[in-house]
Amino acid sequence: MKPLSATRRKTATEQAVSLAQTLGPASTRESMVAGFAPTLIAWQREHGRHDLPWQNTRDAYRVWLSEIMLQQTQVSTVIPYYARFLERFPTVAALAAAPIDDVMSLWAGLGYYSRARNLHRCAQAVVEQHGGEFPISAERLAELPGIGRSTAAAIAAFSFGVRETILDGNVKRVLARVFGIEGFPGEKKIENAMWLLAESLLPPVGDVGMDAYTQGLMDLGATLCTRGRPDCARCPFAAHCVANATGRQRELPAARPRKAVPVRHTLMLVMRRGAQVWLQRRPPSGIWGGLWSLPEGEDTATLARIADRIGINDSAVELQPLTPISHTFTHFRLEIEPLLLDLPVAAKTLQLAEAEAGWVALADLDSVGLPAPVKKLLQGLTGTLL
DNA sequence: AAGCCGTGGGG
DNA sequence: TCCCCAAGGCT
Repeated sequence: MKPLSATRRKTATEQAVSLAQTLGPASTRESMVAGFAPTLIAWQREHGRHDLPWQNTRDAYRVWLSEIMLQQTQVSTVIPYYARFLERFPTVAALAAAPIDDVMSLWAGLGYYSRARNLHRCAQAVVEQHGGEFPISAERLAELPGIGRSTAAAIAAFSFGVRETILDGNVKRVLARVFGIEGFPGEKKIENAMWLLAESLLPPVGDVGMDAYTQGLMDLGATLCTRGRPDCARCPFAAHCVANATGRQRELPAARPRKAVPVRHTLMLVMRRGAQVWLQRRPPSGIWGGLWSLPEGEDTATLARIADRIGINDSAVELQPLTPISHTFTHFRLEIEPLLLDLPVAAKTLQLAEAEAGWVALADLDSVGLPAPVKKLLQGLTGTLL
C-alpha cells in the first residue's frame, strides 16, 4: 500500500479552496453570474454576427456540418468549403449515400481529415439509426462520431434551443479573462472547472434565447475578446472583467506549455508520364489519413525500388530533384524532398487496376483528395508543363 | 492524461 | 522568420 499522503483524496474543504483559486476572485463571480446571460444575449442581438452562411436556419444538418468544419478552424477558412459541401450534399441522406472518396476530395485542404471520415460515418448513422433526423438532446448527439460535448451543445442549442453550454476556445478565453482563471485551459483540471462555471452561467430554464446566448459566447470571443488585442472598450463585461481591471489581457488565458517541435524528413517520388502523375492512397489513420499522395521513402534507393515495382526497369533513369518543401504540422515539421521521374508516354507500367494507386491526369487533381503541400507541388508541375 | 491530428492567418 | 493557435475529438 502506498503512503496515505500520496494517495488520499482531497477533503471537501480542500476541493472548494482549490476550485475557488482556479476560478478566481469570488466577488467577481457572485456579481457576474446572475447578469451574465441576459447581458450577453442583449449584446449578441445588437452587436453579434447574424449573417454567417450557417445562421438563420434551424436545419440541424446545416448546423452540424458547420460545427464540424469549424472545429479548430477559422470562419473565413470554412466558408468556401461549407458552400461546396452544401451544394454537393444538400441533405444528410445525400452525404450518407456518397462515396467516401467524394467526401475526402471536397474536404481536402481543410485539415484534420478524421473529421471528414467521422462526418461520413455520422451521416450514415443518422440515416440508419435515427431515421434521417438528428437527435435533439446533446447527450444523444454526443454519441455520434465526431461530435463531442461542446459540438453537441452547439448543435442542440442552434437547432432545437436546448439549454446546454458550449466550451470552445472562444469561451475558454472569455471565461479566463472575465473571471480571472489561472492555468492552461487545455489542462484537465482547469477545463473541468470551466465546464462547471460555464454551466452556472446559462440562461434560466425556459429561456428562449439559447441560440443568441450560444452565438454570443462565440461572437464575443471572436470579435471583441480576441487573443491579440481585445477591444475592451466595446465589451459589455469590461466593468466586471478581472483581466481588464488588472491589465492582464495578454496573460489570460495562460499559454500552452512549450515543447520542442521534432523535424522529420521524407523523399517523395513525383513519377510523371506525359500529363499524368502516379498517386497512391494513404492509410486511413495517421497523417493525411485517407488522402491521396505521392510514394514516399527515406532514400533514393527506396524510391528507385518503388518505381521498379510499378514497372520501370531501366536503372539509368534519373531522379531529378525539385524544390524542397517544408510543411509544419501541429506537433512536428516535415521536410519534403521531391524527386521527379519523367517517363516516356509509351512507358509500360502497372494498370490503374487497384483503387489504392494509379495514374491521375494533372488536370484531374481536384477530383482526388490531396494534402495541401502535395497539391501545391503538383500544381507547380502543371505550370512547368504548359 | 497526454499525444495525435492540418492548415492558414495574425502578430 | 518564427511563434501562436483557431467554433475539438479521439485514443
